Amino acid sequence: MNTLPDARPTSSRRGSCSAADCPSCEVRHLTFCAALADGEVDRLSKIATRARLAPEEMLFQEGDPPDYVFNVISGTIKLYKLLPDGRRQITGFLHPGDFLGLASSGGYSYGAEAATEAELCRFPRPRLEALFERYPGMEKRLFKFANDELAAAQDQMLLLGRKTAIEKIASFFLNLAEKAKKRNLSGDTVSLQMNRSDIADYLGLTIETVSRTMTRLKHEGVVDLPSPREVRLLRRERLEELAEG
Amino acid sequence: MNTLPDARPTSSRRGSCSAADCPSCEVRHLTFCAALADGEVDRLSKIATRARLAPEEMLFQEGDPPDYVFNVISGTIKLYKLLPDGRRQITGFLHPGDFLGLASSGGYSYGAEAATEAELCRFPRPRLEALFERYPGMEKRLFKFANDELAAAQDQMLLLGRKTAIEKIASFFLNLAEKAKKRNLSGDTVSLQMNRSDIADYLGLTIETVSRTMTRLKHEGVVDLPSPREVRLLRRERLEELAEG
DNA sequence: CGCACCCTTGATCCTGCTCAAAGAAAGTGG
DNA sequence: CCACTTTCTTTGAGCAGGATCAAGGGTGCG
Repeated sequence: MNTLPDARPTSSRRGSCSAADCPSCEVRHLTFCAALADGEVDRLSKIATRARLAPEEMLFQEGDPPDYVFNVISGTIKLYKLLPDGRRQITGFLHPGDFLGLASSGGYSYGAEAATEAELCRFPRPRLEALFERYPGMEKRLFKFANDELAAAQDQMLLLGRKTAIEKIASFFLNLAEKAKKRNLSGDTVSLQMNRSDIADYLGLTIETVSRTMTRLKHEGVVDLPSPREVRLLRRERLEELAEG
Repeated sequence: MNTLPDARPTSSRRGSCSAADCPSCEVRHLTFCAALADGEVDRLSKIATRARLAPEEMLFQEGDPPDYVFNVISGTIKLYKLLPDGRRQITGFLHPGDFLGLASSGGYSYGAEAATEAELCRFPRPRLEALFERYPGMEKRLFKFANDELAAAQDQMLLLGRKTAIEKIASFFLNLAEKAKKRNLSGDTVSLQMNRSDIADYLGLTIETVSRTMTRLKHEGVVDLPSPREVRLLRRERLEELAEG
């Protein structure tokens, strides 16, 4: 966790969120992803430190004092909640440009772990909140992000409460493809940044059902599974039918 | 939908959110529930209109243009999402003081209906957003509300994805009791503001399973069900055990 | 090469769903 | 005020989707 250098934003403000292209410059990344103004970026650069995580490494646990807000630079982060007996529900996967640690009064309301190798920017919450006072536009953007999260959470509730296994898997694939497209990646071949156990805990299934259902979609020619971590969408319209019953 | 009179906030700012006590004064209600400052309340009162809904009456559908933000004054509102074949997931119940219609870019991301008779304040979104420019503190409070919603949504995902029927019902009862307590109602006898079908669609169950599971809790002496719409918590600690596996 | 981990596949079980019907409440109109 | 209808809730019987238990196959790494 080193203090960041003061980085100047580059001219372009509309690039993709592919921070992998810019591993040494989280602030430029923020400039891209949160569309911050120059003054805001300068301020942010002064309070940010960096965190690097290996796969499965924990960022924080549910209930930890919510001292930091994070922004994902590269990799995939999983958020989850646990029951006392170990059952787990993954509530979301975060990708470059996403924030975490916003919603927390008293303690983080979920645990966070790296699904893959990951890098993050870390902002001490009190100092970030002080910045909000000066730059209300910043908070506004975080508000928008939180609202998008809420809409996604509502979609996920519909999925968890009312969809069958095949509808869950189909929805999941389509979601991944859409997110990949937003990050300027192919929307037809998506790489799974998580293992079967993570997928199961995200969709409210077991790993066996996930595996069986994926195999079934493959046999029906809807997708191809060239490797366990890759999905090719062969018949998107069919997948869309399946996703919504 | 009549324009509201300009109401002055009363002295106390920490009363309960029991707007039923103040049916003719939504703005005072807002003063209580959102802890707005005087200037803000005056502004709000000028742009607010009122909506009254009968049980099962619809406020808006998913996808409708998100022209208004609402604040619940009295009654219970249910938010839901539908699948094409009619399966429904209720994503939340809103009570006096709660906001709805915040998270919406392009269209409301859920439908909203009255579960009981209900009254709401209605704010035209563009005018509300103009007020946010002048009174950033207002937006901040809505931000906090949205964040609480998000935390609740994550709890609900854990419930929907990983809890058994009896755990779901136990969690539901405890949640209702907690919310009732916050509104200065008894935390031991909770009145169900919704029918079995709503409960089932909220918990990702069928009405039959809801009914059977409630009966089972009654036979085990954990709760009493004096009427279909009332639950008395007899053994709270047992309920808490059941709620978390 | 051998071990560990992840994924797949098979057999069986069980929780919660479906289908069916009756009982309880709550409107509705005479 | 009461008979009738409608809607909501409860209860029962049987079924099935997905879980559990168990074993085997791949793949990567030391």
